[in-house]
Amino acid sequence: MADMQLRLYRAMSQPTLAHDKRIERTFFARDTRTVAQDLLGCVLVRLLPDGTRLSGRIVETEAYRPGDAAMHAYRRRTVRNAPMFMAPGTAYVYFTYGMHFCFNISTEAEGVPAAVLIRALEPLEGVKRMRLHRGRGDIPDEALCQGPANLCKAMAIDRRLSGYDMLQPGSVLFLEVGGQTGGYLVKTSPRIGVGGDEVAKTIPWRYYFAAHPCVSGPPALRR
DNA sequence: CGTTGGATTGGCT
DNA sequence: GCCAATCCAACGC
Repeated sequence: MADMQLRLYRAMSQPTLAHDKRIERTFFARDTRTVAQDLLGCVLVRLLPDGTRLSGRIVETEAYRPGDAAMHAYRRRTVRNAPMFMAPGTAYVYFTYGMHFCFNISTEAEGVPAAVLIRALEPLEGVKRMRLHRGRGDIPDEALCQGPANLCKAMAIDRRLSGYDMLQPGSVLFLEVGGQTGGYLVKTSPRIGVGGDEVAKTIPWRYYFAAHPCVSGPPALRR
């Protein structure tokens, strides 16, 4: 059932892959909430050293901004969170819970700490390789890049890519325009798993395709 | 320098 | 629903 839904959506999505249109830096140099919404439907591409191309359509994001207590750079700039201050379009990858990586893209003007967390993708290219990275053969397509840490594992994204300028020539990690939303409605919710204070826990800066099979989180937050 | 807990996940009660 | 896994950044002394 979910498999068929995913297959149908993938068939609808295919034509946009042919555009092969790279997203420019100015796209990221805007209000982080706008960028987080506009990234839905865009395609994240990862080129592996052996030439393998992995890609997936973004279906879930979260915005992190200055003055936001849930934000890693809320207090000050550190070696770890420095990429969030760098040029828009810089990757910020952090290690958490002793075993997981999460992937963000720096937004707004250089010097402003802000980023969009990419939480889930609909796998498009390199599904077999993603399953290999996940380390199990029984993971269904829609779960391969479901959740920020699973996404990083499937797409081979780790701390070596933190601070990486995604718009540099010959980039191995970049974004392409998505074009359509595939008919999915965009919804918002509070961000998942954040601490900080009540404001941070309440503000609706999570964006996702409602009822898309690849979205993560508890069932109520996928609808 | 020691302690605490996290933008998570998956397995078990 | 609860909790362990497993590292390290952040913060307090």
